[in-house]
Amino acid sequence: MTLDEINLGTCPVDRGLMRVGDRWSMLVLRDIERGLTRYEQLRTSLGIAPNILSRRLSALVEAGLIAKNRYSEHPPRDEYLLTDAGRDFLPILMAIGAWGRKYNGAGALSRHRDAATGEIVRPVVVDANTGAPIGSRPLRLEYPD
Amino acid sequence: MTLDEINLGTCPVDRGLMRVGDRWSMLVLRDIERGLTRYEQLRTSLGIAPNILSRRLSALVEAGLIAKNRYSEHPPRDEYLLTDAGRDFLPILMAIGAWGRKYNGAGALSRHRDAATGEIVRPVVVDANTGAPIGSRPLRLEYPD
DNA sequence: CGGGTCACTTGCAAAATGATAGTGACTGTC
DNA sequence: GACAGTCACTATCATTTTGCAAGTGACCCG
Repeated sequence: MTLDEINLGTCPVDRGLMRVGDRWSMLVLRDIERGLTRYEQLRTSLGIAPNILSRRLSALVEAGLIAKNRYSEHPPRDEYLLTDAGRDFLPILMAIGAWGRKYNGAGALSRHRDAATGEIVRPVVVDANTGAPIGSRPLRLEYPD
Repeated sequence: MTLDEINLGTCPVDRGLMRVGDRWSMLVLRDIERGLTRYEQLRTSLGIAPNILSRRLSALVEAGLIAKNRYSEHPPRDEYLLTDAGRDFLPILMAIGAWGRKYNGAGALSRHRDAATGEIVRPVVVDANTGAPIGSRPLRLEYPD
């Protein structure tokens, strides 16, 4: 019985947070995206305690967001790579980043630029059906039967 | 010196998580959006311990995502309302919800429907410049000087 | 053989979380 | 007007999680 089989609520937000709902996990994902895929790279970049990093990494593996990949046998060396689920989470981090920039963005911050257009990326959450930003149209919350 | 004046990194994601980076905070925001604005409503809906809820609520007030509003003097009754910053965070919760539905969505889940079209909302994070989903175009990460 | 790197684990202290009980301001009811 | 009941908490204490520091094992390089 994994942690998911118990207490399955009906709220998809809760379901998501169940898998990544803490700060370190998200920062690990962000760093892996930046190319920091090895334990030592993550540890020094984040300034996280080694035991905590170990636990977060195994939790993320268990949750299916990253996979541990041995790329060298001698010496034994592993890297952590994003799975499809992990890559799918990255846009959310971008959205959180945009929010953080807006509401807690004093000083100079890093940012993403579109490689083709050169423009600074402005992440927004929209409804794929209408293309309208979430929050710009009234919604109705629906519960399952 | 608030918690923000120290350890200001250059990453906007970190800046965002600094303010909301835990499960309860996000679930509180979700519930307030659903109209559960009072202490007792939140406590029973979330099944959270009262001391924890108190602390989360004051942290969210301090972080500027919600505001405490006294709507009755006799008896003294307060409600917690979303600020602009808090409302701006809701689309992120929708995106997390969409992710949670996709990767941890066994069973029946609640969902949002567009009030006008009646269609089920499908939140996606796009670049406002191009309209393209984040992840569909190569990006370049840029650091401040 | 000795030092150095990498990827951790172990042991213990400190902090956060959670369960339970209690408190103060009321309100409404006999 | 005493008494149960609701609301919005606080206080106390156990449990859990986090974090620091030190250590370990596999290996590589001189």
